[in-house]
Amino acid sequence: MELNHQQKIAAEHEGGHVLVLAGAGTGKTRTIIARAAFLIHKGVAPNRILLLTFTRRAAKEMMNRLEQVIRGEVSQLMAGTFHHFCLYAMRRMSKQFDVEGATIIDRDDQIQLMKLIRGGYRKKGEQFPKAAELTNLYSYARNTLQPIQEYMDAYSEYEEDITGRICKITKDYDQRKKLNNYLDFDDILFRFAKRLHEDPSIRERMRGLYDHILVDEMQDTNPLQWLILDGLRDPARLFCVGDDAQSIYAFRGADFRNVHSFTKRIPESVVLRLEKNYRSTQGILDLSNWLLRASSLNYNKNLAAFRKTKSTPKLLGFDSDFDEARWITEDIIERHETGSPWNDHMIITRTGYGARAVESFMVEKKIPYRFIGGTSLLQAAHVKDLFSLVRASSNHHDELAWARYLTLWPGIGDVTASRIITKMKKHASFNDAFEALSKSLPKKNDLLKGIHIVVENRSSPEAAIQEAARFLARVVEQKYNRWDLRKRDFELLVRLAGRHKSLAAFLETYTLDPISAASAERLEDDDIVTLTTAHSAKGTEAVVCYLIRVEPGMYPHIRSVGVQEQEEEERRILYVAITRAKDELIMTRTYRRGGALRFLNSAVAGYGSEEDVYLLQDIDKDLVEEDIIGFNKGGFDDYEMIKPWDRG
DNA sequence: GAAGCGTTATACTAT
DNA sequence: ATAACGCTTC
Repeated sequence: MELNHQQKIAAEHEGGHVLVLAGAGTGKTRTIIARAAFLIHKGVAPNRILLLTFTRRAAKEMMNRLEQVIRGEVSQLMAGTFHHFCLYAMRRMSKQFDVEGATIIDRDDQIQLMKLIRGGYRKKGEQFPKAAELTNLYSYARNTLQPIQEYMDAYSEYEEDITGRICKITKDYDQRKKLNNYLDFDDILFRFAKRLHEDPSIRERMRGLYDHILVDEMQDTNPLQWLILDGLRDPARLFCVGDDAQSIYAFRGADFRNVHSFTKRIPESVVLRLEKNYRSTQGILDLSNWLLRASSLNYNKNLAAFRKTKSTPKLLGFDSDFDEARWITEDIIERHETGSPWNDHMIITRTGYGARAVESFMVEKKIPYRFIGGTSLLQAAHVKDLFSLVRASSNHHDELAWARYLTLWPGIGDVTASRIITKMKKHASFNDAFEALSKSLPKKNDLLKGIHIVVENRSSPEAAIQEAARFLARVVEQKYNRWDLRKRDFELLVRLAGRHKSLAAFLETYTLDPISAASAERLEDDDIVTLTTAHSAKGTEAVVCYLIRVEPGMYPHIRSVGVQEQEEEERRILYVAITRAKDELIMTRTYRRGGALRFLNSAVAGYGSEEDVYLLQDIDKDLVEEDIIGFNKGGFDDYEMIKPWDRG
């Protein structure tokens, strides 16, 4: 594997803990892979190496590349996200970690559970934080290791009375999770970290598992994750790679002290740098450098291109997102017809919502694509219906699953469902609970048949999903319009289930690693266009990148406006997006205010100032080629003139 | 009292 | 598209 001097020094470092500061496109992934290969060649057994990545997609990709480099078996090397690793480790010692039979719940389930509890604390007609907001607050506090009370006192603007109730709600929430044997995403990290630090025998055992821990995207790790790394190191050596200019997960508690204070926390560590950019042309990097220089923070970054070609980024204006989407899809088709593979193109969006127009044009023009980020297949209502049946069939303590499944049936609402669940909870065995259920039902009901069908087929995930889907289709098809479209998702799930050994494994895999409908359909198809959020684009690259909706209200996103640290994070998000491009960077924007921008001037709570803030407002004119395409030409200067459009 | 329907509000990023 | 909420019906 070919490495430059700096990469080689990092990959072959022989001392203790290392932090590698690597700018965008400087071969971060390459260096981590080279590090793993170096260690293995040196005689370190693959199962003594732990590789922690930000997504499982990244882990999979790195493992594939590593396999090619060392031309040998690397499956013994543990690679995955912090969540996967912690869950895997806890399952291996499930008694000690008390995770036997636990159900992993995703964010939607968390919110659902929170909603049940919230009802008991909200006074009628009162403005009270929504379940999603409560979940966010609690999750943030846990990931940053703050007691919820302290966090609320320090940062929230809620009144004392509300704060107090929020704290009580989180206690109830914890208790409710325990009753249901649920583990939410935060529990996975939290429980592991807690036991790791509290129980010396567990700590010794865990520390004995690995000699080397490689960590990707270090700038986006949070205090809780640091606690985990800190508990696992010595004798294991940390090899952490990151870039503070690409820190874009502060909302999830990411703490760049994990990068900035690395040597302070581990005095015997060294910091190495990767500085040569191999990905992009100098024109793209000039824009990136400008963006960071325009900040009040000192990022101390100046990316220099290894490549000699220079291409100037474009900034194209459109009348509406509709025109923007049409132009982009036509441009991609034209490039494809003249020999570029679909693969070469990536479309990057700030929000899932902002990509709607593009997505519909992709479908209409039949461009093969996958959407990474955004709403996943599992969040679709009908898929949740199906999963609730499957979950309910395997665990009578799964309150959320039972509540959803029971209320699918006519005559059963929240209250009745809740009553039935309480009755079932009293029984230890599934059969007794099932007996109690049959007695609780007002009359003979097909409801029980659904449970039977899954139980009978549970040894084969494929058959179980197939039969469950067939059964459920009759129950819910009236509930949804365009059922034929939704039904296709069921067929997809049957195929996916066939790849797993057990129903539980199937469910868990897609809970921890949500899969979007568009990407799932294209599992075997490699030459496709990638449509992705800026967040999910991190760590990837493409020959031609289209950044859509690069306009006020999106960069920075409207909800960040007015909070300096958040606006600064938006700069980094744009930085990440821009630096994905290899040869060509095409930024597009719209001038019509629609979608999220409709709220720009409204006084909706939680939204920032009315002033327009725009990261490219004062851009050097020679950094980009600007053009206006579309029926009503406008530019930065006559932006004010466009405003009356809003009202139209 | 509970179920279910119709209307209105909301829409960022994610393991 | 879906969640949240209030209102009507059983």
